[in-house]
Amino acid sequence: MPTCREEKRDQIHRAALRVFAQRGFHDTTVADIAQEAGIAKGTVYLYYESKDEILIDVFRRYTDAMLDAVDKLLDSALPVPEVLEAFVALQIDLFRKEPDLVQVLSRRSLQALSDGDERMRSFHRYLLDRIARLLDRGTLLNEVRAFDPRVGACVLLAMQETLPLYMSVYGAEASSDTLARVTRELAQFMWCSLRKENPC
Amino acid sequence: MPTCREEKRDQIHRAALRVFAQRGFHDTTVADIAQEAGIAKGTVYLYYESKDEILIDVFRRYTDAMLDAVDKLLDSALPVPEVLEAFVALQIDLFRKEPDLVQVLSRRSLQALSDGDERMRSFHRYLLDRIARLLDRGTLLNEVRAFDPRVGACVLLAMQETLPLYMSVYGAEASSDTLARVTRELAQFMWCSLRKENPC
DNA sequence: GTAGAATGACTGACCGGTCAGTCACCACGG
DNA sequence: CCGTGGTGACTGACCGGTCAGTCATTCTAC
Repeated sequence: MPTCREEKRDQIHRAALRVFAQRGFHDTTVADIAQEAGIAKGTVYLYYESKDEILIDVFRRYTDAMLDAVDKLLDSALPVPEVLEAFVALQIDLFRKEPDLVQVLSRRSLQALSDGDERMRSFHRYLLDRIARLLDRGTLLNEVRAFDPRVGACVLLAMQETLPLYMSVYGAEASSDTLARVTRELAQFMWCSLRKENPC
Repeated sequence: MPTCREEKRDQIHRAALRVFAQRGFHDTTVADIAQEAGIAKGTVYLYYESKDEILIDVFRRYTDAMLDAVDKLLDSALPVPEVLEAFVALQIDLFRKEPDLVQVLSRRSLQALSDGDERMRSFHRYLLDRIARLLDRGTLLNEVRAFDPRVGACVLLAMQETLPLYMSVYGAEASSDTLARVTRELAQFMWCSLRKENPC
């Protein structure tokens, strides 16, 4: 069983995700991560430069995967309402499949953004820009009413980033049914405001 | 000039707000706060129990003021579209008047929420609930189309809490003109989706 | 046998919180 | 008007705990 370097990093990465989600980044010690991964503290440093680098790796994997998915989605020629629903579903699905990751992100990603983290900054800038261009395209194709597409982009992204938190405030259980319903409702809410036929 | 206890707490509070906004809570030492306030480190502890208590005080003053304003607004019998615009304007005005406070909140309030801070939790629950009831009232009065009011409440609150961050991503200058325009656009965006006449 | 991986005891920087000491100010008696 | 003693707000050196990161030693696979 030759565990190569990448596999070992992954093992540490997954352990870190679990304890970060439970205790938060700051209240987690490197010893906690090592214990969760079933290795010694020193071993962590054979695969990661520092504790910070582990968190940065969490961000990197997330932003890479999300950018991939978003690009694939927005490059498709689907009509706007379907893109909206699929976009909202991206985060909701992540919430279902990787609750620990979403938990860490909701604690840290907006903080990293306001701390001036350049990766998070450009990630957000890129997403906002791509969504705005989608809405712009919709306007040109006469599917979407004329308005500032950046406002729409903000609303959409804001929902993605805060939804899991608000659901926990409501105490809503994260069942597949609930999540599917919320996804539909949200996409419909957006589309209701955007559609050309709207008499606003 | 007899600086009473409350004035001195206020002096420390304002100094803390400035350095928290600049460096973030965790990267600020009590010595930093003391220096900014022009006093010695020990003096801080004559007026506050702990460093944490200073941050809690920041939260408390904000939530108290915001709940007051929201209650006043929602208890008024204004029509829904006007309430929406005034609601969005609450945070935008705060952003203009107290940029340091908004900076600290955008770094910490969602994190505190997901850390399980009970004050933040009940603050959000109360806001979401009041907004949802407003939308419900609108539905009953036949101003607002029928839909899940909780989804609308989430969208509205999400905007309030993330807007300053996204504006900084856009690199938008926080001029009164820009802020007023964004407020209008957002309220219109919400209302476009909510109004009864919408053919959704 | 040995090379590279893994270990975990150790180090030292850091920082929240403490407390013995200072001193500006005031009251009061001479 | 001055000297003396009392007061308490304020100070900052210091303490103790924590924890990221190091490295001499041990293990293991070949």
